[in-house]
Parts: sequence; C-alpha cells; structure tokens
Amino acid sequence: MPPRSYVSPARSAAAAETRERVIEAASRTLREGESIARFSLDTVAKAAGVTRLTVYNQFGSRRGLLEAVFDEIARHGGLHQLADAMTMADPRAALDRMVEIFCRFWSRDSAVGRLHDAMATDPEFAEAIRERNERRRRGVTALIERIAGKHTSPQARKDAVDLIFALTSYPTFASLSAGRSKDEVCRVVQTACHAALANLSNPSS
Amino acid sequence: MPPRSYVSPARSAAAAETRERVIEAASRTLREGESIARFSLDTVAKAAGVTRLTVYNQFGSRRGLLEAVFDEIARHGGLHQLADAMTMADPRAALDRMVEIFCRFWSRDSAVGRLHDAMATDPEFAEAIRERNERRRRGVTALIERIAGKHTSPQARKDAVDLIFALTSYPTFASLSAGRSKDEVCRVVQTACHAALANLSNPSS
DNA sequence: GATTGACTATACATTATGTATATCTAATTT
DNA sequence: AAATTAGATATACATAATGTATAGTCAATC
Repeated sequence: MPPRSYVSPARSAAAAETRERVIEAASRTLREGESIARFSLDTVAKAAGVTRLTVYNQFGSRRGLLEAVFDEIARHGGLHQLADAMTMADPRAALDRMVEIFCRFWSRDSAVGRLHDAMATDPEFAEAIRERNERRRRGVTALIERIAGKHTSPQARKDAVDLIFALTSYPTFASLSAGRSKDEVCRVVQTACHAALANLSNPSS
Repeated sequence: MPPRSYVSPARSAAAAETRERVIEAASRTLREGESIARFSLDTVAKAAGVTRLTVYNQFGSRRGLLEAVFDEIARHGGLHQLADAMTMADPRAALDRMVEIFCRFWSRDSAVGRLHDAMATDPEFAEAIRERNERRRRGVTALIERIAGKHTSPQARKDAVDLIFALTSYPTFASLSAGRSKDEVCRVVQTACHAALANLSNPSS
C-alpha cells in the first residue's frame, strides 16, 4: 500500500521556526566564539534548545548549517542595494557605492569572518562561498567594462577587475580593519580602487 | 643521588635528522593534500617512517610541527634577500624588490597556503604567523617613511603602509594567482603599490 | 482512530589530538 | 664491562567532534 503523504501547515511552520532558531543560535555562537575551532554542532544545538540530531535533520551536515548561516547573513546584509548601485549613471560612483556596500556587509556581522575561516577546513564549503562571491566579481567586471575606453587592453581590464575584486574581499577588509572604523576602511579601499582605475588608461607604469 | 646527564653528539645528530625528516614529510603532506582538513599527525608520522609519539617528542603538538614547517619554508624561501633590498638607495625600487621577493616566497612552496589555512582553526598558530608577518610590516613602514615627504600626514602614511601590507599578503597573492603566473601577479601588485605611493602626495582623492 | 512528520533518546562507528606508562636500543659515562 | 641515559617505540587511554542507525514520542492531519 502506498504511504499517504501530506503537507502540514502547522508542522512546516514549526519546523521553519526551529530552523530559524538553530540558524540564529549558530550565528550567535560564531559571533561570540573567538575562533571557528570551538564551533561544534553540540554547542549550537544546546544554544538553540534542540538536539544535535535536529540540526542534522534540518541541515544535513555541519557544512549545510554553515551555508544556511551565510545565506541568512547575506539576506539581511544589505547586498540587495547592489542592484540600485549597478544602475547608477556614473560607473565610478557606482564602484564607490559598491565598495561601501561590501564594507558594510563585511562589518555588519562578525560571523562572516568565522565563516571565511571555515573555508580553510571544508573545501566544499569554500567552493560554495566562492560561488557566492562570483556575484561581486561579475559586478566589478560590468563596471570596469563601462569605465574602460576602447583602447584599453583586455589584460588591463582583467588586471583591474582582479585587483578590485581582491581589494573588496573579506581578507583585505579584515586586514585593514586593525585600528580603523568601517568607514575609514571604506575610504582606503575606495582610494585604492580609484588608483586601479587610473591604471586602465596608463597601461604601463 | 643526582642524575648524571650528558650531551651526545651522535644522539642529537640522529634526533636532528629525524626532525628534518618529519618536517620534510609534513611539508610534503601539506603540498600534496588539497586541503588542511586531511592533514593529521598520523599521516605525517607514517610518511616520515616514525611513530606519532615521535612527532610529539620533537614538536610538542600539531601547532609546534606547523610552526617548524613554516620556519623551514621561510629559511629556504629567499626572505634573506630583504636585507639587501632594504639598503637600496631608491626606496621605491626597494619596494618593487620587496614585492618581488614576497611574490616569489608565496609561490615557492604551496604548503604556505595550507599553513595560512591552519591559521583559521588554531588561534595561537595564527598569532605566531602574524608575528612573523610583522617583519614585512616593519619593512614597508621603513620604506614609506623614506618615501613620504615632510608634509605627508601620519594618517596618509598609515594608510599607505596598511594598504601595501595587505597587497603583499598571502591572501591577495592567492586571489590574484587565479590565471596568472607568479611574475604577472608581481607586476599587478607592484603597480598597485605605486598607486598607493601616489596617494602619499595626494592626501584627498 | 490510524498515520504521518518533526523531534527526541540512545547507541555506535570513526577520526583526531593529546597524555600516560612501560619497554627497547644504542650511545655515553663511570 | 656495567650502569645509565636519550631517543624512539608499543600500547593504552581520555576526550571531543562528525556522522549514521534505530527505536520511540507526540501532536497534526487524514
């Protein structure tokens, strides 16, 4: 006899709620812990008031939980403002805005730093984060195409894209954050990006 | 009765040799493995033909082994050339040379990438690596002091130092290495550093 | 009232770091 | 030559983490 399956509004709502609670507990644990080393599913489960097996039921694995946390942070990190930025008339102003948006994103929740640390020990998670970063790379590429002149070599464009991609990455943000506020880091990165744009016209330095 | 202790040339020589063998096996394991995740003392010990306890006798801990590997790589990585570079008459040429030396260093042994990954899970190891990086920061600071004019603000100097420090870091090198040779990365970083120097004269962009 | 989905309880397999204790062997001292 | 010592081994154990397996609980749904 075929099993009769059904969808349950109350059930899935409760499940979604516990899911949110686990994600919240996980990001809090990441935020408060000083290193990814002590981040365990046991800790998260206890903080969320559920069993460790519930975490596995919801996310499948440690990696699944980390990806869910990253996506949650991304959803509330203001990255949706990128769409507006990309439509700005002046592509240089758009780049400044993009830098601002990402500096705010990297600084908003310190859990993103721990998530980047998790890339080191989990190659597949690293790949997942890298794919999410590709959106930033595509944004930079589009702006560079608009800024570059017709005589700009493909090599110069590629260099500018990759350099700005590196400048707007989390590691660069974290490095510059020692002794600087988010806004100060933003200013430094913006200036560096301007300089990278100047090299689009001056192929040889 | 007091224990009679003695130093044994043959013994310490043999110990030093096994130590070298373990370090070699560890760096090879790091180089060949595609992630730090699978790097275990068991694997290293077997690769070196010793017991896991021998590793503990020699290095005390996993962290101790990793630090020893990093120091070994640093010893043979050409960083001693920095001394010559720092004495160059033209500080801008010295900076170019410094970038070149570090690009070669980061690219020489792919184990350095894995060691940087290990920073994520071991805060004390991370601190040890950071201390070793301070030498680079001091070098950059010294050069910036020579390049900056009297009217250059302390803030502008600090910004230049930190930006160039970030540009010459391993994460930046790794990011730019996608689709680029070591020498091409070097050129991109050098150009970016030149631009950072230009901002020493132009306080506001 | 029977069944189903989410969660729980408990147990187990595996892997890794790190510690403890006793033993072995060759180099060194007396 | 005999005792001792440093380095390495053998074996065992404690701890913690991920991940899997199985049975059971309880409320929502059919």
